[in-house]
Amino acid sequence: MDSTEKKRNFSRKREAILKAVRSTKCHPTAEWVYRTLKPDYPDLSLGTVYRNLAQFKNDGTIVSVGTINGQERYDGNVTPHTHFVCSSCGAVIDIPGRLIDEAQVEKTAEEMHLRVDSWDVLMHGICAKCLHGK
Amino acid sequence: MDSTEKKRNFSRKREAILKAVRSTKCHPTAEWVYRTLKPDYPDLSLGTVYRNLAQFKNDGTIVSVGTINGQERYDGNVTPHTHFVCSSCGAVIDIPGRLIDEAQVEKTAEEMHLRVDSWDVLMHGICAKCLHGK
DNA sequence: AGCAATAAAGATAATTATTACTAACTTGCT
DNA sequence: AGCAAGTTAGTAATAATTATCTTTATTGCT
Repeated sequence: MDSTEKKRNFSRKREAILKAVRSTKCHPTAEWVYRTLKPDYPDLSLGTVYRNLAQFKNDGTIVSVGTINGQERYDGNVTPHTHFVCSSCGAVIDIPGRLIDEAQVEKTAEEMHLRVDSWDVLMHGICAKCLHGK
Repeated sequence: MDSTEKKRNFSRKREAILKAVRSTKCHPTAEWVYRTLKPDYPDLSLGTVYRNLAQFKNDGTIVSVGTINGQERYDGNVTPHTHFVCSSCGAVIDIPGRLIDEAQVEKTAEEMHLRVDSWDVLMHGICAKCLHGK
């Protein structure tokens, strides 16, 4: 039995938050999730969104892309892949594949006595939409 | 002549800020730079540090590692390399090498009609210090 | 050196994302 | 239904960063 495990009750709002994050490829912010759910859950509170996103991130249910333009971006897709951030419009786009030499990561980790749990690749540039006209 | 270029005057404080960032491997925050320089520049203002770091980052003189635990971390080392973030103590450690398949990045960029300007690899885990005893 | 024009800084206020708090409401279990 | 523990709304508090505005420093020119 793991004493660090907390019992967690069902919560309709929490389910909705997870579903919202999983339903989109836009790598949403807490704000986006809040605005998206607000019509269906008029008494939803922004704090609840933050709290649950943090929780999901903590137990690996979702993943964080990092902080882009001052806001944390989440991703419901937890399979390893790469992200591209458009410096112009701020869009975050999925790039298939990991692009990284996993064996070399292992080797480096061992050499430097680090325990590597995860890694992510963030590419910066201009997206197709911003490149071509408006 | 490039009309977008701004004339920039010399500033002793700006030089000190750049020197401070370049002098350390700790990937400092604005706060760190401020506290480090304050003894020698008693009338230094935090706003000045933020302003100049943003400027340096903008023109590529320094680079941002990203936002770690709510604070942006900078790096005076602009040669391509990888970063490791300790989830326990928040330390950011340089990892030599790029670990990434550059050819595949090119290929992906072309396929997806993206212009890739840069990318960075961020590894997460536990550093040697945190792994072994205190 | 003196002086006008412009850039940079200090000090402080304002903004913005996120977190903490507390009282009211759900949920799970008996 | 009734109780204990978890969850939320609403709001206040934090903390990092940015903007503003007045003063000071730097530059280029005479």
